[in-house]
Amino acid sequence: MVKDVKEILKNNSLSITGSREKILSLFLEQPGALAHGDIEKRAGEKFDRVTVYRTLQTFVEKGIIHTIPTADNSIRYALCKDDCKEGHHHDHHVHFVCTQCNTTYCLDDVVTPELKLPKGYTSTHIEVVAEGVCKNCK
Amino acid sequence: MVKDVKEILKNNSLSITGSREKILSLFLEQPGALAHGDIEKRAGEKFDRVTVYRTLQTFVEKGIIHTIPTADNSIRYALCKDDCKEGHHHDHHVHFVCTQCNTTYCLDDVVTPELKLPKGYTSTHIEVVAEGVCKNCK
DNA sequence: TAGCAAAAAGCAACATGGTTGCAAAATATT
DNA sequence: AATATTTTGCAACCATGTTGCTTTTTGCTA
Repeated sequence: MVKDVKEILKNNSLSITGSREKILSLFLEQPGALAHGDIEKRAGEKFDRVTVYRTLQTFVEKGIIHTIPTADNSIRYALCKDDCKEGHHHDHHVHFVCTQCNTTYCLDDVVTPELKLPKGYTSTHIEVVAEGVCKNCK
Repeated sequence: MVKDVKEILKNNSLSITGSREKILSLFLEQPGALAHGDIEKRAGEKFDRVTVYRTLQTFVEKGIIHTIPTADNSIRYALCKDDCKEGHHHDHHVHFVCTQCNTTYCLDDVVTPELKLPKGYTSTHIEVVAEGVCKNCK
């Protein structure tokens, strides 16, 4: 059921290392988004902080994961869908933060709406974050 | 032209102090949003970091300013419109970050759009941040 | 307007999140 | 199997933000 971690790494021409396998599988194992802190905790104290930072950075660059801005000022990361290529993301979906369980979801099916901006403003990217109660907590 | 700073503080039952006057006038003097760092710089090295943090916190609590989440993980603050009351904000407008000059604007006239969320999800608040080029930089 | 209680400012110390440089270890390549 | 290249881990560092406590300032009242 779990997509082969090694395969994903190879496809992105990344060398296969323990930390990359472990961190990537953390993302595959669960539905929501992960913050840096979550990863350090769930990985079981195994990796250096720096390694986690660098691994996440690498994954973002390769388009394996994408970042989600949240109001509480902590960057979260989530898996990208298959149509994300290196350096060019297509995460035009809405993100949802549950105020109960504090989980962040990618609502892949909810597309970011069009906006009528004032004269003179041109937008290249629109980020939408909805806050509320998720289906598991209601 | 500049609204009386002392008046605003009084209306919110805040004591009138040097730092509050100074910081509040910084917001009134310019159109965009300010991050904590901006304030420390523009105030001319006069205030302690802690004072700035606490002043901003107080202003947020009183509904004088509101926070804007941004992708680069730094909280920005902007003036609230008049209909914001203590503990109850009405900042249901879109925010805009210019990638050229890095200014954050409140687009007060652009209302956050409605969203159709998946079954089971209930949202209490929707945050929209548009990224692009502003009218001064195009 | 002097005096006093309450609030705010300033300072030190700490916590967290994140980065950089470098040496040691692991990976990929022939 | 041996070497060149990556990646890791460590130490040190920086930025951002918080907490506790003392000193100063403010607002109020006599």
